[in-house]
Amino acid sequence: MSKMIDHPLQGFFNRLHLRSSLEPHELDALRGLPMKPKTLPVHRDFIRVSDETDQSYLVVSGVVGRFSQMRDGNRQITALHIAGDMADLCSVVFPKTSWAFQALAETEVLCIPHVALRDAARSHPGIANAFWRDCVVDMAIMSEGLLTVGRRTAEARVAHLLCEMSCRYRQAEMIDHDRFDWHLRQTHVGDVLGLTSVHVNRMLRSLRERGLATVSGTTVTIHDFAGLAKIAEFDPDYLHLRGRDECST
Amino acid sequence: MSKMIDHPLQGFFNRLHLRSSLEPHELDALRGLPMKPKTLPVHRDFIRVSDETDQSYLVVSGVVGRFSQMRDGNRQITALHIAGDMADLCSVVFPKTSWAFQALAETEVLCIPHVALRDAARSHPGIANAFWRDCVVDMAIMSEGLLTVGRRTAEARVAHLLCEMSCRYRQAEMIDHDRFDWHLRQTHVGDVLGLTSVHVNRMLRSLRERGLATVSGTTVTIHDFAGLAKIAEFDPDYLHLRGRDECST
DNA sequence: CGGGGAGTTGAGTTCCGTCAAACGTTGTGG
DNA sequence: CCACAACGTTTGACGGAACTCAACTCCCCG
Repeated sequence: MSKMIDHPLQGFFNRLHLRSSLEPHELDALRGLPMKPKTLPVHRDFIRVSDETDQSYLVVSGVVGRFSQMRDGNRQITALHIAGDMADLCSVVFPKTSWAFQALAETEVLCIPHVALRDAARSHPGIANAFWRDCVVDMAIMSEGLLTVGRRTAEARVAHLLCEMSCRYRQAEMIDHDRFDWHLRQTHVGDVLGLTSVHVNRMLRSLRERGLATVSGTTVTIHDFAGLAKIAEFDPDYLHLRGRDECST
Repeated sequence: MSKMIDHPLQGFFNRLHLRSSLEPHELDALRGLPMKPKTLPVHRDFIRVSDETDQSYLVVSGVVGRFSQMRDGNRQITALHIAGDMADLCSVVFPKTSWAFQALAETEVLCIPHVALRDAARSHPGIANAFWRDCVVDMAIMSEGLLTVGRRTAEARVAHLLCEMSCRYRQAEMIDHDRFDWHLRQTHVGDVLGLTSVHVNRMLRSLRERGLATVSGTTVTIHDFAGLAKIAEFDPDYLHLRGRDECST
């Protein structure tokens, strides 16, 4: 169920390439980027709000979440990054982040200095474009998240998240038939969806009882993608994973 | 209460320049961009979901909203663009939009072809950078919106929106002491904040009765910015309007 | 003067949050 | 190998914030 080992960067390349066309020499430039492997501490911010960062983090395995937080400790997760995603790519242009990051499970990343990324973008317009596009996809996902939290019912929110993650894991080739690894606690799911973990639990039970999906421990099984997509009003277009990477378990 | 007439682009330049440093020749390149004035139809999508666009829209006056929609007609506004903002700048890199746009009031824009923007970005790395940054600020605003909708109470949501818009209008120099033009119906406010217009109304009353702010017809008056900011837990950092553009009416 | 659209207000309902307890499961140490 | 502590999940009872529905007012414009 875990793949993506060929070249640790391969997933990221695939994703960029899927959405932008890069010249061979641009791909080479990307491959030449300096990067340092690192294992992130679980459930501890490795970037805090208002930190000045000088590197971005390419996720190799695991999950990274982007957090905003209220004073009372209530949190909102505004992005989930899985293998092949570049966490905090935006900080290349805005080193002073306005959000925090933490790993939600055992995760390994490659640290890439901003200087290198900036240089690559500066000398290869195609790369600048690809990076920019990557950010825009991030935006599209967040925008859909806003619709979810603002206008979907609790059950539809959970269903939507399962659909989205299933598509993203599929694109990363980390899905096995109808199941994939799931690293999120129910609290995290609540933090993504603007719900409490208690209510997430109830909604998961409801989805299970309707025979749509089962989330147990560390794996998700999608029994009926179409059914999930229906109650979630899920349409994968916003993920920009067009082409053969269909989304229809 | 309406300013920003010197050069219609001036507001946009200011904003870009505030956040990125542009060389004189890059500023010239921006000034040389071809642009066509246009008055947008009110309350009708001028970009629909899945449209292929070939231009972006620099707002000169009025307000433009970015919409997502559910099948039952429930809508979520995921961005508000005021004078000096470039609406749909992201579509430069992703012409097939996954959101709709409409003017929420009488608004005038300048249409700028994507080709021109793309050329400018390609030949001037500084411009590419500035555009990318602009998108990232958009993201930061949306991310804060996600926190708002996911974790703030209804009253705090309304207060937060008032704080944010007050800061943005201040930066655009379209605020007069403590009041600014307000083009949004209560339904729109609800669509931004994930509330119903009825409840928005109640919260506005509450803010009025507490002596914090008054929204009447087409103007907002902020009586007590600090008080609003307090209940909203508003911190303007995410708007990236640092420097002398303080936010403390 | 009259009609339409937005804003305002109240009454009743619902969805989701809160609180609290019980139930697994994992890991640690005796 | 068992005990138990720690943590996450599961479930129930209850309360409250926000939604729904519906009536009414206000204001603008013809």
